[in-house]
Amino acid sequence: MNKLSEIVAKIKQAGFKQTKVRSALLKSLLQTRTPLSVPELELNLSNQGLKANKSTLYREITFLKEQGIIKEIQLGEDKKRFEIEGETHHHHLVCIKCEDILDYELERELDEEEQKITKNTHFKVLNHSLEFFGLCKTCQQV
Amino acid sequence: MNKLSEIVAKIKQAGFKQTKVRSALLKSLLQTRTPLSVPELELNLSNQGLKANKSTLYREITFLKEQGIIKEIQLGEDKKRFEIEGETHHHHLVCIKCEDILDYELERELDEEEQKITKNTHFKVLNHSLEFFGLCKTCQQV
DNA sequence: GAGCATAATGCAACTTAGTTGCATTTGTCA
DNA sequence: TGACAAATGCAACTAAGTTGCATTATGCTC
Repeated sequence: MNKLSEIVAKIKQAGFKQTKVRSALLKSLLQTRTPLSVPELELNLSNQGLKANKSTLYREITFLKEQGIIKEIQLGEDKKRFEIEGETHHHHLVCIKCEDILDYELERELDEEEQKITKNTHFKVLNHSLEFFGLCKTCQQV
Repeated sequence: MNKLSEIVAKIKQAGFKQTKVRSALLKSLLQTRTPLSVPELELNLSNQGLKANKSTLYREITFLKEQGIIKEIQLGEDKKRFEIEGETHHHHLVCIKCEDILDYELERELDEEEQKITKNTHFKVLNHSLEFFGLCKTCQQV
């Protein structure tokens, strides 16, 4: 009844297979507190003794995105990060010193602003990315 | 009295030189309507007959960032874009179809939200990135 | 205008993220 | 258990971005 088995069930229902790499990636992404990049995921699996080829990893990530299971985020780095697509919409607080990443739910989401944009410019907003950069509690003290 | 000469003056005042590449980059960035990537800038200069080495371009971009003359933005692509650092803070509306990029100033900026973040989590926000993705006026009609 | 210090440049070799075609292997279901 | 499609590995590739080092250009002073 855990999340992993639910996701795997969904994947099978859609006609796709359960594989070692797929399960291991999902496990990593379910356990982590911060979004992970492909190189990080590769290292994770490798530490568990599962050496997966990087083409496989990138193809798998593409697949999981297509299935709506994971979400891609960009934090101003040279690589992308991925996290499990949750029920609730959240943003990230990125510490520019220790590089830790925290989740944050806005008290007021941006729907109102998006409606204003459409009204003002006729641009139809489908989604947005909003990330905050600064210093986490710990790094402020030094 | 134009912007370019003001910027060049500022650079000279700081003890740096006026060079062909530097001027051409600034000209490109001042004239464009959308933020530009390094490969795009390279092409721009090349079209004007100025073949600059890419190390030079990347170093120059780094320099202009350090001087606070340009600003780096990430639009979920595999490369970064740059724009002249203006007086007013704005965001971008990115069309997912034609890839056009429009500037947009929020009616209400996010300062209030940032204060709430600090109150709620003790994370000190220094800046943020907010971009909207969707369909521009033209691309909605097709 | 010549000389000088240092900023700027070019070059080549490199790193890292990400992609692609193709042959082989593995998972699932009948 | 066999068949078929999905998944994988491999190797070769692209594209953005970086680095050390030798050379060149700029701007200042005399």
